[in-house]
Amino acid sequence: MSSKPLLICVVGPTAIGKTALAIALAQAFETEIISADSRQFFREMTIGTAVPSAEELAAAPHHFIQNLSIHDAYSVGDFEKDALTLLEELFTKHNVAILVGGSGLYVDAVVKGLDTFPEVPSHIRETLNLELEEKGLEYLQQTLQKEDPLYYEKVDIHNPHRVIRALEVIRASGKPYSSFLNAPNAERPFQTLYIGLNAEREIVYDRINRRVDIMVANGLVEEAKALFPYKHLNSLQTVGYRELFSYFDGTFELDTAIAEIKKNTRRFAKRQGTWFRKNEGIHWFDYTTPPSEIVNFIKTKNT
RNA sequence: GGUGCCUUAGCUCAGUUGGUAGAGCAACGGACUGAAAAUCCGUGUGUCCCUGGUUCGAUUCCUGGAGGCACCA
Repeated sequence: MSSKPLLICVVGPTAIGKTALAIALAQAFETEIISADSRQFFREMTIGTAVPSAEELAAAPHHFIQNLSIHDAYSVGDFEKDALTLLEELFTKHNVAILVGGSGLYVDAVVKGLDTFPEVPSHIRETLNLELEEKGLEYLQQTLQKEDPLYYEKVDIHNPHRVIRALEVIRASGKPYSSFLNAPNAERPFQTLYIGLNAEREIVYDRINRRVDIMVANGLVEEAKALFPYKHLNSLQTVGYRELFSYFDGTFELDTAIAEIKKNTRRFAKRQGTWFRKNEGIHWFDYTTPPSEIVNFIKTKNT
């Protein structure tokens, strides 16, 4: 056994069965689960985010599940900090912990770490969004070119989120965004093992389609209806809710909205695949693999 | 049964005065440092319904079929 404790990261596309595997692993290693899912944080959302059921939550201790309100401002940076704090505590009691989630950036934040950026007051981003609306993206691009030519060269210049993020850091700190980048990765007090679950695309898509139908049968429309007044919140820029908001405001028929949810979830799964594919450290398993086999694999890997 | 119109990408359609074709949506590939289930970038994937004929060359023109739609019976 290595001296450092082990963080097992369970990743893969949505609807593949990560929750069930994470619980099996947590039971096998007698430990706890950290969720790295950027939408399961919010307690007002249950059906549409496929939060673990009460039975699943009882089967192993979970963290960062429905611990926030949709009204809270929360970011990857906050998550990195919170998750590391919790891990430190978990590793005083356990040699192993489980990190499970489909949000690649959130997993990477815990495992690899983000650079340290200054706090940005929320009014700065609001101002920048206003400027985007009034003066256009081109104006923001030119501003970035002037204030941080280095980052201007490598940023995806057509992506307003990226441009605004850089500018807000610049305005908050008075320094170029690029001056905060490329700090050496933080040393982690644990080692990491990635377990990926996957299946042929057709199977993933079929599971997604079926799961959306189940969500609707379980009351997704009613859940979304209650959140309609808050549709502008960032936490509600979420597949399964946005499409229903378009039904409530008359843009879509209900059938169309449900079809759109399926389509957008499929696209989401595709993007997850793109993200995880470039991570060469992941050990991939077919979604039908018995958990006991994966447990054995981890034990041989970690001796 | 008669007349007219239609048949081109997965879908809805455009187009070629004859030189094997292009839009939207879908699909597919990719990027990603505090909005990430977000946001952004890239790619045309095709027996031009079939069959003969004319032509150097036919998806395009002509003959004959097939299927669809409309109107008249």
